[in-house]
Amino acid sequence: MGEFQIENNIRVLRFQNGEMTQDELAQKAGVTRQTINAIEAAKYSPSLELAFKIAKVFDEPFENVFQYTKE
Amino acid sequence: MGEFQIENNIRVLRFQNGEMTQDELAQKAGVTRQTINAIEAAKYSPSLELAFKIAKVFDEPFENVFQYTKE
DNA sequence: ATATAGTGTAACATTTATTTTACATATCCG
DNA sequence: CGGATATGTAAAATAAATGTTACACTATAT
Repeated sequence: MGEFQIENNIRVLRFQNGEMTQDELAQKAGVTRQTINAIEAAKYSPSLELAFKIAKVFDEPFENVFQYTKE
Repeated sequence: MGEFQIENNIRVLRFQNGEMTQDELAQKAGVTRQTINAIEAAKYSPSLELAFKIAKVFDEPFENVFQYTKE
């Protein structure tokens, strides 16, 4: 069925960017820390807009933060 | 306020890919044609998963289909 | 020891995306 | 003309993302 899944590198990117906390990232992206927590934990994936905002916080190309990978 | 906005090139890409209809794209992406119509008309933006699926239908890099642009 | 920061999680409410059904219009072809 | 195809749109329902509030756990610092 769902042979592709969405993955992200948020956790790694947070630490690569001055050990940014979930709350800092949340504030910079304009959401709550629970939302960042849930996305990191892959409980669900962000909206397209939030995904773009997160990539922008890290100043990274979109596909460097989110990937749509097989299995 | 929202100084950035999400844009997409779905309409152009449909025609560049054999004049694919909204319904064809919808079926290949696993959604209804009304969803594709709404996204093309920018009534709302797709979920991250659907955005990835659409880029995959066109075999295009993600940022070639969706952009987060200023103004 | 206790206070603080960072994190995981959960229930409930609200907002947004998507489906379903349905109707309207325009074009193209017989 | 009449039928088929592609598109725009809308209301109501469901699903998914996000907010709010709250509690628990760990580590670290005072």
